Amino acid sequence: MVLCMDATPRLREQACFALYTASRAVIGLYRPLLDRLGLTYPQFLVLMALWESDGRTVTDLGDALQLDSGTVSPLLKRLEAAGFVERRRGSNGDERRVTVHLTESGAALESRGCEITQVVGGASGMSHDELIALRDKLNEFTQAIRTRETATE
Amino acid sequence: MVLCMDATPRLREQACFALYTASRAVIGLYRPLLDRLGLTYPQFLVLMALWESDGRTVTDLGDALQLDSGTVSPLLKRLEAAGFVERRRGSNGDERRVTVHLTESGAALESRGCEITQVVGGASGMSHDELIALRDKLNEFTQAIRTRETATE
DNA sequence: CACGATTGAGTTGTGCACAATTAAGTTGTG
DNA sequence: CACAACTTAATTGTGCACAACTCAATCGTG
Repeated sequence: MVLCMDATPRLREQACFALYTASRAVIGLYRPLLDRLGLTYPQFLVLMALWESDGRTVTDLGDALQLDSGTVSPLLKRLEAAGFVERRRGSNGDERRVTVHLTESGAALESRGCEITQVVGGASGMSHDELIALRDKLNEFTQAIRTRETATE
Repeated sequence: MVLCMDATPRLREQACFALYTASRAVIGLYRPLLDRLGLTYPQFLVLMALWESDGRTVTDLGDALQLDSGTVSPLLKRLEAAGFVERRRGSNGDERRVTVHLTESGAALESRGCEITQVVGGASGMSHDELIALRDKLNEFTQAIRTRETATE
């Protein structure tokens, strides 16, 4: 049990609120750029994961994005309807598994997608080194939280 | 136009993805704690804004949380249905404005809510000073992005 | 081999986010 | 005063997130 010594926690003083706001702000910056490709930010993340390594399973993609099948499945359905990926069930002899493969059209977005990440990075007002430091700090933060996830009383 | 010198942008190297993941992770840490109060994280943010200053308008709350009326209105409807706030239209002579007021029940959550922010801060694995530094860095980041929002080509 | 336990993907239901729109109320200007 | 421009909150529609669940396929053990 933690005693609350402070007065009212103020919104602007909360690190978690800053995180929540920053995350939405940067996705908002991606939005108009990704719109031209017909993608949302989570869809873009899936494509990034596939550009890195094509033919991954749904579970593997979920692990990479930290999303469960309830989020990933419909997301993949939309990406498939848009013609950017193709799903194949049982492609490795296990009829439960579905592997996801880039179409020509999905693979072709890679260079434009890469440009977009550069544009957004540039708009952050931070140097490359600062961005790396921030990223590492955030990953450290996420890691710490995940290890304590169920441990909070 | 920014040239893409790099190879495929890797998911784990992206600061924006780290931000997106960290934000969801910390909200996930709040979730079981807020569940006991019958609140979601955005609902908790609204209450924090009201504990800080009660009787704010919908627009004012939206500015504080960086959310538009399309998000805030239904959120307030649920908070009202749960008995934590009350909405009053035209309370200041302007029939367009709706002011939002804490009920006794909503005001009573403040100390338990404060405790929760402390618990979550403690689970971050960071010192108070580190958290403040991270928060300031994130707010700086958000500010930089907001000024460049429409300026990206 | 039988069969309970587990795995993998998908579905359902709720609650954000956000764009676009609506509708009522207010303000500014001629 | 008239009326167009603006403000304010709410609604509609789409797409995440996430919990809870379903169901088929596979695995582990006797």
